[in-house]
Amino acid sequence: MREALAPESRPYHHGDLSRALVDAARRLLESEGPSALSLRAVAREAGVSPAAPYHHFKDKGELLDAVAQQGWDILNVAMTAARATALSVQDKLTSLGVAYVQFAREHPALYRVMYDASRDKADLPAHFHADNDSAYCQVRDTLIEAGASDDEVELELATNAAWCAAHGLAEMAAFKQFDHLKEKLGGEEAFLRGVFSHLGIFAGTASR
Amino acid sequence: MREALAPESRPYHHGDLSRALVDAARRLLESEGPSALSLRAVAREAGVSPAAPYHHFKDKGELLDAVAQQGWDILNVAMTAARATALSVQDKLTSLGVAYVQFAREHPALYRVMYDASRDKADLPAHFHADNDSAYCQVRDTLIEAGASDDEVELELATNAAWCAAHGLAEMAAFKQFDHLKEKLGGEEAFLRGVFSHLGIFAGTASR
DNA sequence: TGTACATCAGTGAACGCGCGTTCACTGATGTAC
DNA sequence: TGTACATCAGTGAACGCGCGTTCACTGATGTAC
Repeated sequence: MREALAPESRPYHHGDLSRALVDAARRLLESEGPSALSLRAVAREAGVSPAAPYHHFKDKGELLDAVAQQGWDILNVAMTAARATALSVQDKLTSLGVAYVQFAREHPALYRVMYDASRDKADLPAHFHADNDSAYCQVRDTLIEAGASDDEVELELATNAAWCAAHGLAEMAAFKQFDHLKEKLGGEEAFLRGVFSHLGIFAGTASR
Repeated sequence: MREALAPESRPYHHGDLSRALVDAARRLLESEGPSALSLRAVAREAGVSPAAPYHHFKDKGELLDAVAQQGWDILNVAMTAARATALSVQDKLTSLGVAYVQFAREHPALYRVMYDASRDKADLPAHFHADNDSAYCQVRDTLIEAGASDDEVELELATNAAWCAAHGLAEMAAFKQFDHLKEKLGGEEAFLRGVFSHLGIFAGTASR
């Protein structure tokens, strides 16, 4: 990376600024939070002039989209791992939910960017429902595995119910008011599993 | 209100600027969204100089807190009504959830301010768990009514599970990807009830 | 009842700030002959 | 292999903007005598 080079050895042409900008954005998100994520700050963090990003991204939104996309990639990997590790079919859904929330807890600012990008588009990228590794498809397929209804509408409702519940927990899990519960239950993961146990769909209690 | 007076009849002293500012903020939220909610814009909307609000609020954050508080009041009223209208005990929980989400749908920007204020504090105002009419207590009491576990920790887990799930749905209900489901099911409320039916706790399927 | 005066609740100009974006530019690179 | 030249990917200064907040101020209000 750039930091490893002595200043004078840094070439005029960066080589892979596009990627470096996305990395810089993620670094900023981790250290300063979403409100600090301006185009200028990203350029600064990447060690480049404020105008440089415009050779790689149409505008700020396009850079944010690229950052969000990287977030989804990481999330999908985490969920694949969770699904593979789970012992029973019943456990798979809870583990997927836990993995989702833990991702959001580990990368809260990145998660926020992902959510904002999704909401502003109001329609998720096409591969969400197409890629088999996407978070959506993994939840849906696990529901099928667990014996969910054959009805297509019900299956979609169930998948979205799981997604919405996980999203809500992801956004609220950091609230201080949960601290004493986490303590009583012996840690954050136990707390998450406890919450999911009341949400039917994650506990294998398929309804309807 | 001020608008009703001819400009020259407007007194130098406003009379109730504090309240007028909160009202102006809410008007701005409804019409322009949360990103437009600057202190200057609120003062402008209230027809007052940018410095005037500082006689009533320490800073922008304090004004936002007042706006959020008004939001919680409205939400609590809506949930009380929903609980009173519901036919059966089982229906009460779903109706509470639907009312919560519908509030967020009708006042999306206000809901966002409420959520942001809660998160930044990371601990909710004390009366959340004290006032019997608070959203939290209404959900908890309805869970008791529906025969939830006596165990205090489990009850708290269940209440928070409901809250988190409702929050997730509230934030995601506007996503365009749900449109075809809403259409198939005959409207937004049917969609919401469909989602809740998969979340156990709202469907009267108490687990554990 | 009238008046002096403290206090309250506004004004409007100014502060410094960081933002997204554009512009004319220039140094580096790669290709054609 | 060397050179002319088009193209690419940077620079750095500047644009206009709206922001939160502070300041010295002034008009309106209410109270004490």
